Amino acid sequence: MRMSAEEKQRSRARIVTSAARLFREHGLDGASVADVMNDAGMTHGGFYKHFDSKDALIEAALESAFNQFVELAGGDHPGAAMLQAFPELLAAVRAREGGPPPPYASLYLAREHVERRGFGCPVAALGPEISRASTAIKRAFGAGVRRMIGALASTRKGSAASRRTAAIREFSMLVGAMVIARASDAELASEVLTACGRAPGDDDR
Amino acid sequence: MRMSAEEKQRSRARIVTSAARLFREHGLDGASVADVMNDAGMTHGGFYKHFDSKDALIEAALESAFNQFVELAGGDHPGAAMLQAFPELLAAVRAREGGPPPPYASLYLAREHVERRGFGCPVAALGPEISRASTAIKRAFGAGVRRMIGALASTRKGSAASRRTAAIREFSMLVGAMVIARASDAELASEVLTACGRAPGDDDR
DNA sequence: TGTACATCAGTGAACGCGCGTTCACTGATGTAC
DNA sequence: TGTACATCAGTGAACGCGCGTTCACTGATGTAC
Repeated sequence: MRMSAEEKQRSRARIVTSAARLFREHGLDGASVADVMNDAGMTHGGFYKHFDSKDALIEAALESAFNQFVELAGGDHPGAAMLQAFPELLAAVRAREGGPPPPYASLYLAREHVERRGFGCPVAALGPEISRASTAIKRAFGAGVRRMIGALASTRKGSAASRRTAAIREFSMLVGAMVIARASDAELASEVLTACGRAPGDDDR
Repeated sequence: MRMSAEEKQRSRARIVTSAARLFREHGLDGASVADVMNDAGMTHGGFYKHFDSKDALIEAALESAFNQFVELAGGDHPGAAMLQAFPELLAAVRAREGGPPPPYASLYLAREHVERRGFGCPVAALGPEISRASTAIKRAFGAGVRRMIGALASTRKGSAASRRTAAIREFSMLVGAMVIARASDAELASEVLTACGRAPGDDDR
């Protein structure tokens, strides 16, 4: 039965939201069109009323994932989006009461982020798979990475160039640490998260 | 027709070598058992005379990939394995004649490494996929990461703990930079490789 | 050392399965008058 | 505003395909005597 235009738009939004989570959780190959449609509360047949192909969905899902994960509102703490995604973290920060919110690196490297891939950084969750994907998908991904780097650079001091370089180095380390922590046993994961979160000679100046 | 025991051993080695490259190039899902067997010069039916399952092959391939990529011989330059894997790089270093070989970071972040995944770092090529794999595979992966960190730590000065922490931070940054560079457009890739290879405030002390 | 037989590495066809995608159908929505 | 008809979002079955795995078969290798 035909749905109203408004309803169709809501369906599409549900599909993209489900895809953004499932792709990060199970990988681009690991989450099927049927999985995504089921998660969105529909059967898989209707998918092609919304997207031309799975690739088109991946593109939309990546944009959505970056929108959710990157800090958008200028002026806010750059970890605000992460705190929203991980309520346990937000509660812990609120419980401290007073004092500045923790630096971005320690939010990024939190246990919650290791464990809940579906709401976390798209780069750490999907990076290597993206490098094998289509040009359009890589373009969407590159745009997201630029936004992450821009948001991180805005929290630093110094010249524009040095802030950007420092942001790139920090973001690279965070992504690598998360990738390693997720792919290793618990002991090594702990060591890596600690070493990169608050080491002597810390990059977080 | 039955092959000699020696021949069987050689077949197995060819399968593992092909798998180590193809998995890094196309991902664990992207390279099929048939692809690997073809690459090793056989048909896919014989695969199960060598391995119980694709998972068992992945485990063996990971170990082989780390063996190839990690520096093994103590005392050698820690980039020696990379120079062997990328003959163009080796030629460039030899052409300079004299002077110490370049630091590990600038070898790791070389264009050759970005482009030739099949001979490069298993962590940057497969990290996120490993985190979804079996415990046995994660164990093999963790062992490889420890060897990488150990090799990098041995090139540093200071206390054992501080060398290890610095090695973990450097390795995390290298892995993240490679993941980002491969998944982005050429312009962003260049910027990331440069920023992480030799930035002001460089970690390579 | 020579013979007879059991073993088994590799082949090629086949299996069940899940995938992305297509399609006929339904019936509420949107639109023309 | 009311009626008649075209549109189309979502359903559920079906498609061809490639996957991991199995299996009957072949004939050289390994072994028992």
